[in-house]
Amino acid sequence: MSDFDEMDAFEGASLSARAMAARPQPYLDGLNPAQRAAVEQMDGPVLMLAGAGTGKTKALTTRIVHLMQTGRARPNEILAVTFTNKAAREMKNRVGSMLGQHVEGMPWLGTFHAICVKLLRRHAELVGLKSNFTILDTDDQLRLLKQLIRAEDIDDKRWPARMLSGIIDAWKNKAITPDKVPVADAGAYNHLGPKLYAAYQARLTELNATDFGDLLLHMVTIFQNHPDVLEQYQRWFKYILVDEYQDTNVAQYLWLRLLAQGHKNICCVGDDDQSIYGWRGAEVGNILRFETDFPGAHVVKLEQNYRSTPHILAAASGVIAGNQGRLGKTLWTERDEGEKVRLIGHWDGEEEARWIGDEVEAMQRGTRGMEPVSLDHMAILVRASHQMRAFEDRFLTIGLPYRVIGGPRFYERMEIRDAMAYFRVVTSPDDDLAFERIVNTPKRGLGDKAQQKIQVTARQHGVNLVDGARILLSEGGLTGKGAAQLRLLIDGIERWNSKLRGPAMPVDVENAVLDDETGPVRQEYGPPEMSHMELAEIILDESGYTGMWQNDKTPEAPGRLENLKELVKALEQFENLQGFLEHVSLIMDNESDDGGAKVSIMTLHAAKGLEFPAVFLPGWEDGLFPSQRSMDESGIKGLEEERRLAYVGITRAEAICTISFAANRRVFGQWQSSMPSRFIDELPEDHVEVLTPPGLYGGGFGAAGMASSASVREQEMMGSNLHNKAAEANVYNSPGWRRLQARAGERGISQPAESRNMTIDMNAVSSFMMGERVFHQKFGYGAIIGIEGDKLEVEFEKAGTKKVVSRFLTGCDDVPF
DNA sequence: GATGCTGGAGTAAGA
DNA sequence: CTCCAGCATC
Repeated sequence: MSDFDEMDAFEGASLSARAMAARPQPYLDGLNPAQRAAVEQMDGPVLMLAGAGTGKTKALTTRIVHLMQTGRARPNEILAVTFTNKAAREMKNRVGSMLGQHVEGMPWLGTFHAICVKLLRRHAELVGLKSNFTILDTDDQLRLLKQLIRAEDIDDKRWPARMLSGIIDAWKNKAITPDKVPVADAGAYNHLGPKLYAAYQARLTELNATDFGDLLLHMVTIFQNHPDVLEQYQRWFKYILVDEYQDTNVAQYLWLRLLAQGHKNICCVGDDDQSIYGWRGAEVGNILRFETDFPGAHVVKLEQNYRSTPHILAAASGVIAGNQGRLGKTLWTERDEGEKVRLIGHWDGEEEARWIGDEVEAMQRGTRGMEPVSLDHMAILVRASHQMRAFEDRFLTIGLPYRVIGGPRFYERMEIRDAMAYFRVVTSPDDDLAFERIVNTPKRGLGDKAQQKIQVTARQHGVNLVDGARILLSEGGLTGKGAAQLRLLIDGIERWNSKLRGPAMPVDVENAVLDDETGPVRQEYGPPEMSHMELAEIILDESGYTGMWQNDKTPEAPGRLENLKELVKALEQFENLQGFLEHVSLIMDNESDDGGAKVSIMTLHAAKGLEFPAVFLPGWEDGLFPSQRSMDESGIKGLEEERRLAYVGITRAEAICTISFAANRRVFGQWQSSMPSRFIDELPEDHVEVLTPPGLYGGGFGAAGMASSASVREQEMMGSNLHNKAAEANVYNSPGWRRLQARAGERGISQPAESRNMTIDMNAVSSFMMGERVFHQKFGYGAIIGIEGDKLEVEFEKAGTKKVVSRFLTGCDDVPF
């Protein structure tokens, strides 16, 4: 970047901008040359190809700061999009701390969805919505689809609603509106896909609602059909930045391209090697095509890695080299060599879990002269979530603290969605789906029949369900307990709704409040009588919802009440209920940690963007990883995405990366043996150390000959017969492997596992007595009330009565916790 | 209207 | 094997 360019920019710039530009730029000092280039190349399209661990967030945030400090753009003229709220939050924080002062926030830094909501609220009428539209979650979406499917009289066994929702989502990801469904897709969902899609969209409009896909789709439609609107934003957004560009789908791409055609200052950051979301519509093609899409683009490659050791990088590079059509990067590092990637094979999945558990504990203590590693710094990354169970079981048994990342999100939990449905009904009584959700929760004696009556009445009068219910009651169409309960609910909704606002005030144009963006706003109501938190509590209490869980005796109930409390607490950060509903997903990442150090368990997908000193990658077996389904459905493309997943996994590790596989695994209750993953063959031998599995003497899995036939296999092994070809692949000719095979013969394939800790198990069984006080890692303290072999029935103080395998229990006198 | 049983399905996950 | 959803029963 030359000084001339900056001078040019000054010519037309305001005094204040020039004053800003005169500031020193210490924030540039910490950048390496590539990062610096990516920051200083401000004009025109820029593709920042940022390999794993190369400091892309640093470059991205510095670029934002630089744009502001040089006076190129004010904070509100910069559009910066991310995929996750977490990424958006981090970027916001880093920009803030880099500036070291209060910047008036960046209103256009956020996720695609958050930004689109903001835009769509302003222009909703252009797609037939009102600006207070609601956003349906997946659950609502499915219920709505089911209603439509039922109307078509379709066998929803053969044609599940999930399938239809998947099809519609895919269309929306490609920015296909109902009138533009391609002929090739006409047969989708028993030839009714297109019709139902249209019906679904129509119904959404009636409900004044959108789903997540609509947020983008509607904005693309608006931009395409209303050039004046588009132009306004093209002018406004002087600079555009996009994080994780390789994850964008067609709709997002179109949206960005339309906006970028104004100033053409778009900077996309991404890594084609980390594109792992093809199955939800991401198009790697977007990043591969960047230079064609945006002529004159500058491409900057960030290749210096600050995270991992050379061995780890080499292993990752070796694997990813198997993919075709990459943009191509070579990661390098100044770090010391460190340990080779460790590879170990196990007899079965349980042994794998046991070994990893031991290894985690060893590392925690500090082993082989190495510094102890905190549990917080270790992670187990699996391909499929069901793999987690083996680890949870094992860690529970040995009392190793762990956390599972990426379980059901807080706001997806039943009680949270129920509570929010109450808030939705109160804030917008038109929200029929929310009403359906809560009308009989808690139980009010309003079953299918009663609910149908409400539906019919509402439809006859052309009103929403709340009003429909009111009319039904006044007509006496409902009797008995149900009627009384419904009355209470309806009155409640009306009462709560009235408390949203303060008393009505005479409209007084003189006293109009001025809003910078939208002009004078008439203030029609005084301040509310109570805070929205109080109101929320009142709604939950008076509706009987809190009471429902207080009376619930299942072990989950206390937790749910706890969650509700958290929900109300979270309201504090918002001005009102409506604001909260809009942003609820933004603050609700599930994090309730008791603070102790824990080893993390998560899927490879959830691990993207994270890093850990020590990483375990279990389950590297063909069929599991790479996933058979992925290969069956998407062929070579699927396999390449799996390979990128392997790359993502390895590059999460800073110092120690341990890959493992098991010869046998229980799949849906059946024992199944499988081959080590083909990706193992692709690991460069020089950077791998093969460990000896416990119970096997000798050299283990002879790494010799690894990384040989990978590409040959790739072409011929897409089918499911791959396991027949065991002999050709190196690893399996090793003495260690043959020994494993021999052992398989001895024990009979029907029931592997068992044996090893048998003595311990026997002790455990015999050591428990009726009435004994015991402790369980998950359920807490309790007393034994039944014994059946090694399965014990325990009455837990908090968790109720449960059957538990004896080895998950400890006697309280023996082991202090 | 709640409870219990049967049968079918079973990648990954964001807003 | 395990978790749902949908259905039949009390």
